[in-house]
Amino acid sequence: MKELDPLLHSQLRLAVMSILMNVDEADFVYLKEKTESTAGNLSVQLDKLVNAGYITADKGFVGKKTRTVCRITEQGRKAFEEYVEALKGYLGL
Amino acid sequence: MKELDPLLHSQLRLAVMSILMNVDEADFVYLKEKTESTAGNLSVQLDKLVNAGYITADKGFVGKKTRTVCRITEQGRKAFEEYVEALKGYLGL
DNA sequence: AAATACAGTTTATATTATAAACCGATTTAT
DNA sequence: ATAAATCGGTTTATAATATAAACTGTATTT
Repeated sequence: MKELDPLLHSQLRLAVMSILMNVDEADFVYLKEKTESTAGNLSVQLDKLVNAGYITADKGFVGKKTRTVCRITEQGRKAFEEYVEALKGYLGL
Repeated sequence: MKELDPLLHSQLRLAVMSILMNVDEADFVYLKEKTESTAGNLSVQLDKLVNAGYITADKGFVGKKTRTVCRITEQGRKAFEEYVEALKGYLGL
């Protein structure tokens, strides 16, 4: 039984990574809506993913509003794929 | 994105459930070896699964040694299957 | 009979997740 | 013009969780 990357083994962070695996980029507001999370929780979990090097979060502007755009990194993609492989061992897939 | 049953979304509890899905019964010592967990941690997590009605843990004797035998319940089996389905939504399977 | 080991349980601690409270800027209402 | 609400977040406090260390009782070995 392989280790499950604790950074990915969290509902919210996994949801974020799952979205970013399939969507070239996604902003904070979109991730918040899709994951149905609170802003605070999302902010904290995004930070952890950024710190792990799994995603990037770039703050910019659209008109006068701030906008944080997230993208998955190559490292993040790899970690996600390894996590899926590890999980399969548990789920019998 | 479906909720992930928090009782199953824990590495050790998931490992235990995974084993019990495939093995008519398993005792404490076996689960401890297979999951490479400490006795204390395993004891706590088994309790939670018992309390949730996902497994049974029956204490008996083999000769003079105590032996705790665990089995998955119908409810546990169903919860596990639902968890797998929910996860698939995240993993893209 | 003292020490060691076995099969766990209880309790204390470290980590994690989560939401509440906050912040600065902008827009809306009065 | 200014007070009040809104947007897009961040920081911080708290609740929940996981984990291991310390303990218990019985049995075996020395």
